[in-house]
Amino acid sequence: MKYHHGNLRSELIRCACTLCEEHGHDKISLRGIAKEANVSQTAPYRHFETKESLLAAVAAYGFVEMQKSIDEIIDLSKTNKISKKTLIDAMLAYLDFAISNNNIYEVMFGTVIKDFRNFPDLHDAALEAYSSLKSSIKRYIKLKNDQEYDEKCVKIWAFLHGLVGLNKIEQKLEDVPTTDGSYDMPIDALRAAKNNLVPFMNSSIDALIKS
Amino acid sequence: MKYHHGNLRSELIRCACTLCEEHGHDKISLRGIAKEANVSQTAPYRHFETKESLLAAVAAYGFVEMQKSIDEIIDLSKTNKISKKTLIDAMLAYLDFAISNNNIYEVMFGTVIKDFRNFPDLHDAALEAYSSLKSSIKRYIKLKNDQEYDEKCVKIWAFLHGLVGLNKIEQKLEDVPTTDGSYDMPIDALRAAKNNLVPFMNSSIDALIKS
DNA sequence: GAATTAATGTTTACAGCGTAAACATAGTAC
DNA sequence: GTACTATGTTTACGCTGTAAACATTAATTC
Repeated sequence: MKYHHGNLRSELIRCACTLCEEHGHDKISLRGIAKEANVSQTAPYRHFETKESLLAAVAAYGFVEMQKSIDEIIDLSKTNKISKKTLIDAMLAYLDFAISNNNIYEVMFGTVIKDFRNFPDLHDAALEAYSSLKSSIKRYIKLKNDQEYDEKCVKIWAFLHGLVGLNKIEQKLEDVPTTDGSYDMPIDALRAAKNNLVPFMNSSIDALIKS
Repeated sequence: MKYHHGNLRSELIRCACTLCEEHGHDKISLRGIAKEANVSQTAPYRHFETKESLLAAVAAYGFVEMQKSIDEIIDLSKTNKISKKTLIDAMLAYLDFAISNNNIYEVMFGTVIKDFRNFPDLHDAALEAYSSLKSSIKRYIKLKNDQEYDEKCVKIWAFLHGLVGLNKIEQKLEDVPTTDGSYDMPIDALRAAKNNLVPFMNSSIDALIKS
């Protein structure tokens, strides 16, 4: 075992991502991450000022990966128009990333990192992810000006982000009979939406873009 | 000072809400709450099994208050139709609650409470809040069946919840020149939406209900 | 190439945390 | 009044983030 690890910084990020996705950001410790990377419990401090800044790296990784999964669908090499199906697929890719990387998504959008301004890499990654979302709208429909693209983009982003949040709520309420013995309607409604996600998204996204 | 407090349970919830809203749920400790209530650091354990269960009471309080602020607008004493303006006002009340009680909202919808099933009061409060949201749609527009109301309600709830999330993101990204020296578009777009919230909501909500 | 310095590791230490266990006091039921 | 229960306090434990002092290796300077 070498004294110097050689690539500890990226190894720590990797371990942090793994442990975070497995146990949730609030259940992981710097010490646990250090142990996973086979270094002493204070070794991370040579690469990250605080736990928050390590988690900021996790969040930045998340934004990059999320953007990738959108870009794959809209095919960055081209700039031509995309079909409605492709647009919806890109939005579904967003949801898919958010749900299969639930705990990392939480770090990206939750309260863990208080100010992105302290972490320029994260700041940039977040903006570029937004920019991918916007590109996909730009290539789907012709609008008056950039401001209008931003408005639609914010609407759609909010909708997507909200769906992710409700999906989490659904899991917390799941399958409990209410006090009167019947089952809960919001759960059924959320489940119905998930089971028919494509038409659900189709109508919503289109409505928001044209609103 | 009496040995027995008399009403410690509700006092703890009150202190927890205050401290939570002031500092954020991840910055408050059971010990701090106990100190705020002028009791020993383990006194809360006579009323709450864990810190999580005290925070569950905070969340339940949040859902009740949120519902109240919606109900005030749609006037529970009546069951007649409401105007579009009233509907939008109810949605704005949701946003207003979420933003002025940001940290409590975080407890309600974040990862702090892992399973609502363990806290029946919270579970019920959450469902009743949803039910208020749904009532407001029911009284605004006539739809085919209950399932359809649920579908629209989920769409609108997601949209509102998403806006709250983006509002938080905006605060984290605020006013940073990007690497090329220009300012960030999503921020401007989010700010524009906030500055013209009524028309922004008007178009979005209507589009979602009719989608 | 030897000496110095910077980078990156380890060990030790500390205060704050959630909470378990043992004990103290006050209110309630008989 | 005596026993019991509810509700408080004190003490203690292991875990946490992180500061400080020290060790080892890599890079830089002469």
